[in-house]
Amino acid sequence: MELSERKRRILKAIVEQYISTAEPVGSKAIAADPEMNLSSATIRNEMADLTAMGLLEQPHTSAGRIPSPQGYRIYVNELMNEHRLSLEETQEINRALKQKMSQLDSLLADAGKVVSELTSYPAYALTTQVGRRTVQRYDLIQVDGETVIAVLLLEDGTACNRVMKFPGGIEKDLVQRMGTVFNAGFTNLTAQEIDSAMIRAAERTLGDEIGAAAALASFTISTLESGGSKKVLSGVSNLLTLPEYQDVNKAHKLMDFLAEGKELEQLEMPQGQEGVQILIGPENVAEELKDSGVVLATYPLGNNMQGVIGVVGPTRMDYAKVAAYLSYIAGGMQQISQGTSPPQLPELRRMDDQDESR
Amino acid sequence: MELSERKRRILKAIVEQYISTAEPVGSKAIAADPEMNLSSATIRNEMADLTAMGLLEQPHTSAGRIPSPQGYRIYVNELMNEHRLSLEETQEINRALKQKMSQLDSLLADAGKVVSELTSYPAYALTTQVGRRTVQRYDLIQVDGETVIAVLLLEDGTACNRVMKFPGGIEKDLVQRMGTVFNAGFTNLTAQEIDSAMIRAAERTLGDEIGAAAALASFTISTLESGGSKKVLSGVSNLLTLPEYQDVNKAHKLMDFLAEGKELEQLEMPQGQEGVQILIGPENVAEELKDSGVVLATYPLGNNMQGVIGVVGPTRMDYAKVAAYLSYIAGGMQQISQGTSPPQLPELRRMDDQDESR
DNA sequence: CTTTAGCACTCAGGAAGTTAGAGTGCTAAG
DNA sequence: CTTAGCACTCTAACTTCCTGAGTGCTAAAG
Repeated sequence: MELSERKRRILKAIVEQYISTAEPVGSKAIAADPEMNLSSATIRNEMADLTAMGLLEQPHTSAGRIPSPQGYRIYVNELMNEHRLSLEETQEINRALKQKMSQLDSLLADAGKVVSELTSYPAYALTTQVGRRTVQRYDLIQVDGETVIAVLLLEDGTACNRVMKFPGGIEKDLVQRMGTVFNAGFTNLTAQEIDSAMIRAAERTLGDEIGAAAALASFTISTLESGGSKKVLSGVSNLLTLPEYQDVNKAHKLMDFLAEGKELEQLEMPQGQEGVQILIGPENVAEELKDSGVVLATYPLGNNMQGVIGVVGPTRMDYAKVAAYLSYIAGGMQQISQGTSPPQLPELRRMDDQDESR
Repeated sequence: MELSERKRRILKAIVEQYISTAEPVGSKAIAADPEMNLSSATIRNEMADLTAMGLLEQPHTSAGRIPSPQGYRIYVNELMNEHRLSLEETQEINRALKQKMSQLDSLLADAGKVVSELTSYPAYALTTQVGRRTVQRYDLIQVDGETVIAVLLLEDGTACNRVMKFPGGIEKDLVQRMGTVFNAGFTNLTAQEIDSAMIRAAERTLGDEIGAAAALASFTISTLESGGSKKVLSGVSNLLTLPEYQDVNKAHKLMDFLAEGKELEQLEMPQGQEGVQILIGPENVAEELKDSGVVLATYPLGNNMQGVIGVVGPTRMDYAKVAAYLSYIAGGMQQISQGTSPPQLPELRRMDDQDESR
């Protein structure tokens, strides 16, 4: 069946009403809208059609309708008007971000917090690495007879360090030669490419009896493997205010899943694409999210890295608004991460607010 | 009124039963215990006394009794037998810890996770700094014409680094002299002791026109200020399994409070003391914790730092067990943080388990 | 003087029954 | 094609009732 213009208008109205009330919506409520010059009976007929088409669902016979995941999908793809951030909104975001963002380290955590505060949904932020992760250069600083600080400059421009102690003492000469050997042999390699044969070879070359080379190699591998990727989750407790999670069990399951952090890895999957992604209900891979909605934005972050920032909420979520927030903040993050330290958050695509879809 | 031996035994039995069932306990249940050679009527009389003394409470007339906070306090101080970790328990902890603990960085997070998993209560872990935090030594690594990595070795033996970019280029000579100046003038100072006059003086001495000294100084200050102190919270969602938090609102409030992290700062307060602290209900400073129980353990951590690891749960909490876990793990943390890298967790004070207070 | 059995009383919480109202689908008229 | 009207359905909320756990008191027994 074709989706007539009228059906589309009705579907849109239903979705929006349901988004704001979380209650099944009936024909009367829609007919009450002055925009909709139709009687409830007509609407009822249309609603019956929409239900037959699988875009609406009926919890039970004598209840109103709620949108099915497909219904949401159509809404998101075709019906939803983009939520334009109002001046107040951009200002609020800017204020919140500026206040918090001091350094790139805590950027993620802060962004997540801001998002979850603004949307009142749990938010997560993470970085993933897109390309190879390798050491570009080793520097070994000898602090005293027993202590060496290893500094690894990675390909993406970040540096990692580790203080290594050698209780039996370590010779200056060994440290120096080790630097040479590692810079020659262990740079531009991924963690997988470093194998134990190489390490043993280095040990032999160095005449290393105290495991210094092994320690350095293991530090290298763990650094490369751990991948600068970080995860942050905030605002999970917001779930408890939502009517759909009044059931403690449901809430518990979802929270556990989120805290576990596994989904984060799954959620970064729609890779390559940039911009905002919306995943509705069963569109999610993870079982636990099958009746939740996820909105996420990805953005390029420095070298080889990609940032993801996302929001998890009930299927009934104000996708338009959340998507707008996310894309705005993702844009800001990108700029901050590329620019120099002082965060100058621009007034990105701010517009006058015309329709307030709350 | 004196607390007779019999009253003490009854109080103990009530607390323990309540701990495990979360239901008010009646006289019959206590009388059923073969250890207790008394009829329910006698117990009732004693219970009436204990209630009069403020050690028990009655939710309503026809319900059993639950311990009041004072009742718990007496239990914890005088009646509770120390929970000795069984061989299985220590082994389980050791396994969990060993598996996770790779580096001191993630030590906190992992310890918190382990604790919350073992106890099924939310756990937090944090470090606070006790004494001065200063830089012991600066090393500047020049990577290329524009890039310098600054490595700060702190007094507590940890190192921090930052990659600094100078788009206009920076001279080798300046980098070298800057190292000298900073090592001479900026070591052994706390963040407060570094003031802008010093920085300007350094800039003059160096003839620094590109803000290199300022950048390094600001990195220093932020490093010192941020204080290695970190906070980690895990297992909050465990709350939702507990009968006392079936009420979504209660759970929400507490979770919010915990996520906020403010209490962490308050909870570290019983400073100076080491070992395990137990805070019952109203004994907590924070309003939100007035009907929760908190068990926390502090331990010295490297130089100038103190670690705190704690558990938050309902007032009815198995204090004996939780305290045992915490003190064991705190001991382990201390050892790991002092020892060298490979975590060799000893079988600390392991004993045969005689009484299983679950 | 302490312990215990017995008994009347209280009260929360669950089960069953009832009601109100929101919403539907269908039919027939405009 | 739209709409008014109506009979029907079904949930959610509110009663009411009942059960059982637990108490406090009294009086008898040790």
